[in-house]
Amino acid sequence: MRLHNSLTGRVEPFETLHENEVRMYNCGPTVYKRQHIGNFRAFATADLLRRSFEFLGYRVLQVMNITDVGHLTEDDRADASGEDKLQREATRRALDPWEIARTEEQNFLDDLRVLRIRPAHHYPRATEHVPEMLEMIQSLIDSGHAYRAGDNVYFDVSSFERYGALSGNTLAELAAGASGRVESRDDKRNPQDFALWKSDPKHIMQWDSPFGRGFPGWHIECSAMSRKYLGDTLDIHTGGPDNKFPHHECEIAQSECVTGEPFVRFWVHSGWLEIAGEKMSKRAGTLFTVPELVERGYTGADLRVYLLKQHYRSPLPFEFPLLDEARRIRQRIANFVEHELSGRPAAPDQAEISQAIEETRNDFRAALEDDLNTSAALASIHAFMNRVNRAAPGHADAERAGALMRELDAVFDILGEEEAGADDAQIDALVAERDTARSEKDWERADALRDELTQRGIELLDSPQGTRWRRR
RNA sequence: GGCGGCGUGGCCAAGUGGUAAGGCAAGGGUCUGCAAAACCCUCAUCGUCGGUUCGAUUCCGACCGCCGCCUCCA
Repeated sequence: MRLHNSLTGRVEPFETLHENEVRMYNCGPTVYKRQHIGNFRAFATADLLRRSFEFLGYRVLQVMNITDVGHLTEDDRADASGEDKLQREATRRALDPWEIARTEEQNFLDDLRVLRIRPAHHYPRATEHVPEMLEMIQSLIDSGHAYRAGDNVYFDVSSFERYGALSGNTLAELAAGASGRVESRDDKRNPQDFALWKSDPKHIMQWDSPFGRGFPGWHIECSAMSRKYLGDTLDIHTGGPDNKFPHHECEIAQSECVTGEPFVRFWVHSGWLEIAGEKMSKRAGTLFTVPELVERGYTGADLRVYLLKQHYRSPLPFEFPLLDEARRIRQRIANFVEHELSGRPAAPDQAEISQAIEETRNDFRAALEDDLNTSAALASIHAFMNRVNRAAPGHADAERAGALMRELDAVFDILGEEEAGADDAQIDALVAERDTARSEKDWERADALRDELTQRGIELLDSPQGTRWRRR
């Protein structure tokens, strides 16, 4: 496997730290609001990594955090009243923040299921790991990397030489570049110092600590939880492009100052999902949630094709025609496996099929090993379908072709039964009626029935083996 | 101002120093009662201008355009 590493900005050979096991941490959702399709691009990328490694024969230990404490919204302001997202939303909705967090966490897991994103092995909640965070904070204070300022605790960025290594920023440049934008604070030694612990009596979610009653800063949860579940050094840490700075930069500083070990070997950041050239965000109000897209008629598999069709690091335009295109692609693949390959007559095996299977498996694998080149992987599937269709395989060859498709589907995961509808039996009856009409060459009646079915969103596929139908 | 990314056919999108995968759409065929599906055929010289090179879309420079991070954000 060759993988792009944000730390070096290059594609590098990937090797696991532990024998054949990939330990991967994914920055997860902040559960104060329903995640939108843009958020899921990062999670789909994490899932792609997981599936690709497993396809290639590795074991993967995957951990994704659930941020249920919210982050400071005004981290750099002079007072400690930085409003918490969860709290703000709770106030707005007049609900208990814990209740919102649990509800949205469940919504998130539901959406993952729709998108067929495999569950991580652990979903640690920030609120359940405050002791681990406090332990790290204390350690940072003890080693001089953090300092107390009243009831707040800040990380001293000047104490970590390599701060900025991931994002390419340097403290000097940050100071210069941020002039006028990042206010200096009385209780911070350096404007770039970030909070490890904040105290605020008005804050709903708070915990006792040696530094005062308060809540953890934005970055510490990932350092604490990744260490707990995966160890001091992770093989891979993923996140959206916006996590790179400051979040991941800060994680590196905290973790490495505590453990003295390299924190992450490969940083993997996905590209943006963009609407009309702009990044999609909750703030802009241009988001679509998974349920909204399902409501518009796209299946989870359709959305998977859309998300995985192009390289994970490229910007991905969000446009409905592209979702439609993804659906067409998914339909073609499903049609191939479920229709083209079924009911084939007996015939001698063809060397062409054997060759196509072997070459496709190799091409597909090679594409994934090349920094997760899903475009090339998908192209190998298209090429395979074309070769097989052209060869008009017999029964045994068709079986083997179908087996390969299912084998490769371990990565894309877009095959599978269409969900049964309540009116399946009724449709079957109409289809049978039309077949009868056709056998009697009553074309008028046959076409009328097809029109009726079309109106109900049913597409018919006649063949010598009989008539099949599917929902569009 | 600092850091970073992008610009490939109607649309989406891989990719490489030696004349550009794939998909969607479109047009023309084959097949079909008609369709659908499938198959066949057609459809680009890679933002602009320079440079390096025998040769650049691929390397370097400049420019134009677009976007992101630097503040919560996948």
